[in-house]
Amino acid sequence: MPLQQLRDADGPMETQLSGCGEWIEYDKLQLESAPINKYIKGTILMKYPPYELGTGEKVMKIVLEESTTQPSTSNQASINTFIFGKLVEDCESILKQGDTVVLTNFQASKSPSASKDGRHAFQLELSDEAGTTVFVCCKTGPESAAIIRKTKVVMQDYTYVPLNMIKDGVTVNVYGVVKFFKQPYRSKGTDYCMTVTIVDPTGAKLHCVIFNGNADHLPKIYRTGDVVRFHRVKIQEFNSELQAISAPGFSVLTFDGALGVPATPRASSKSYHFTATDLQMVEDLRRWANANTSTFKTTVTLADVKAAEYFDLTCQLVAKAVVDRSAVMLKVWDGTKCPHTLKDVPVDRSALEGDASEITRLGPLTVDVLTYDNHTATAKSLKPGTYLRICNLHAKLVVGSSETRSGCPGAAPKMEFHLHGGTTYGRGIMPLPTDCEDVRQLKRSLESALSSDQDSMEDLTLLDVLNSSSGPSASEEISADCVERCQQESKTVLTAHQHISPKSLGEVLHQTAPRKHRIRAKLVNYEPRALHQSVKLYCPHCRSLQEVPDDDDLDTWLLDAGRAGAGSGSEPHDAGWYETTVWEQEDQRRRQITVRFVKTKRLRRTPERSTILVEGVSLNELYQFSETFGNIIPTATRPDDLVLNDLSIPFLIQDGSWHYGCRRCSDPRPVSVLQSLTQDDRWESSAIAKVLGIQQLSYIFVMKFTLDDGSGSLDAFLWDEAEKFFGISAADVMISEVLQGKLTRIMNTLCPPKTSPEDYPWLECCLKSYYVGEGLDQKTCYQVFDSTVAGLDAI
DNA sequence: GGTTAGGATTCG
Repeated sequence: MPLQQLRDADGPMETQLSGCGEWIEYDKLQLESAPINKYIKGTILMKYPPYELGTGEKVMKIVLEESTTQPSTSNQASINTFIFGKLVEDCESILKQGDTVVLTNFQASKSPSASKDGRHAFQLELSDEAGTTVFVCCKTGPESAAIIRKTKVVMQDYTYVPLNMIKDGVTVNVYGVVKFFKQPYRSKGTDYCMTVTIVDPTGAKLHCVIFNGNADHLPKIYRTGDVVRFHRVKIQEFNSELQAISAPGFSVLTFDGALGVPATPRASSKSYHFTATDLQMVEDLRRWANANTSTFKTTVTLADVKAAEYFDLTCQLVAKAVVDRSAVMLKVWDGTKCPHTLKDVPVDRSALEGDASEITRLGPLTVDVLTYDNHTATAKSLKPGTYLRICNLHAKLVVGSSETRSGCPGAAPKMEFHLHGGTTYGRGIMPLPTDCEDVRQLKRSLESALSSDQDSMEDLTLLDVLNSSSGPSASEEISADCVERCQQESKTVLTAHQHISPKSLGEVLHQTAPRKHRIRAKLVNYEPRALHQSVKLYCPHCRSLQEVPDDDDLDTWLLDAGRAGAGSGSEPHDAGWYETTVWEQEDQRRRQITVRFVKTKRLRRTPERSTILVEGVSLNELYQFSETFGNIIPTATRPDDLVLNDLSIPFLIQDGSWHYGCRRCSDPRPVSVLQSLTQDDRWESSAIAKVLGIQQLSYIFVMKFTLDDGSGSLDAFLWDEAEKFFGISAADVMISEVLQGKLTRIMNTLCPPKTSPEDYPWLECCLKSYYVGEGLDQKTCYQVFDSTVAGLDAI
């Protein structure tokens, strides 16, 4: 019997099919002239009306799908099947869409339509002559009904209207390619909203407005060119154009628009139907869209961004910092080097949230993006490491910023990246999932940037240079030849090595390191331009460098520390070695301030010789105390102990100087260990640090000088000998306005503002060259040494 | 089942 019905009740299907040969999967099919003595399974995806061949023989086409439970992502998953002759009559009446059938003794032939319909390369032919048997599996349980119903809904109810056939007032299903979209944003009503414009090969365009209370149910569109399938959008007229609005029951599938990547749907709901027909539709739209690339935006990387351009950047977040109420800075990279001179957003490193070593390592490849207004909330919520698409980023070329005006006139304009407020042109920040195609591509770019030799990292950062283990060492004997006249005219002079003959920077650049050179050049630029940023905290133990915390941060940290202590539950009390005073501070944030006066052996307790332990104070109060008391140690109360605060807060303010500890190298001990010092008359900061287990940080200058003598240009660092160079201590400049003024005057002398570079003064100085890094990553760096500013006293 | 929005550059 050519058509048989199998029932669950008759035992397992495999048993009933014994003698039919082995089961064969669609992708294992081979062309054979004889009927294939194996059985094949499938669900009837489509059933077409029978028709007659010219011979009078009846033919009926059905489409089988290998599986009904998984969304089909392979075009091999559905196969055209033709039933010939007498078998057609039986099959027409019994087979229904959604039925599962088993076929034996069928023939496989090449499918002439495979390239068009995307189905299996073969088609199946069933006939009495071939000895085909068609088994229909009639499951009796609810599962069968569900399969049939589901399949029917998919196949019968979902028709898709071409965009040029859209009519006012109807609810329709449509497919299209995303031409424009705005990321989801909260509407003024109850829902999230998204606007999407789609196009299709008919040339028509449809503006769609999609609402949903759950942002996750909106289309997951990552870029223009994505393919979308909308179910149930209502067409209506607005501004004499038709537009689509999400209607009740709206659902959406989104697909990457690239050719050749898996058509994996990004769904708006947990359950969705996706069939071979859908796959076909997606592939057709992809092909069409990719053949008309002019309609879509091309990808722009940092390497090819043009001035004044608005572009979409796919990147990874390295760090972020809140700049002010309306702006958040995102430090991002995409693995390519931006060729423009970049404007760094001046943000204290302590305000930067992100892995410090990553920030340093990737520094030369990162750009600072300023995000404003409505985007700051998104920006604040992002975690470093997140992959992002920043849409409609403005590459703004700034010619005359205040910085360049006061610095080097005629200096190269700098590029800034702004994400302006608003959502026009689809402006926004979009976190991308790690499994999407764009992120895969981005990761490849990031990896290749990291693995390629560090030549792409053209500019090693200060930390790299200063932390390099191969410190400078020089080894060259040079003949004596003093050019007195040069020295006299120079704004900086040598403190030694006057016998070395000067070299041009061109020569210096061609020599291997390490070496010592005497050079004469102009200071054409220096960094940081904000001079207070040139003072850093340096750990002589681990050689790490960090920014000096700024006042706003310190204030916040202090008050946070105070609040944390207030919750400890223990009441302040006197101890053998200190007396405690507590009072309430009645400002906006009602606080309890605790001051513990340390008793010393000698009772000459003038305030300037006293040590106090303070808790719950604001930065302002700390400043006020520091004007009166010699030693101030900010503390925090723990249930069992009095302890130091987190080391982002100074552990000691002595005679107005703020002393910080290294977080990495310190092992803070309870404050009670200070009792061991109460015998001493004078508490030295080093002694205090030692008993408290603190590795003190030193204040140092770190500056980068760009030197040019016409024959060449190089960057040289000034740091460990900077105090000698300026005749000013870095720690002192922190607390003396007079010295800050002097430093500014010195720099204005060496690199005068509002002056053309031709008129800059000459500087005479010693440079050491040295290598940083290893192997292919090795890079030559330069450092200023044994040099000082001429006529320091007069400046 | 009813609103929202309805693409259209830039203060920084």
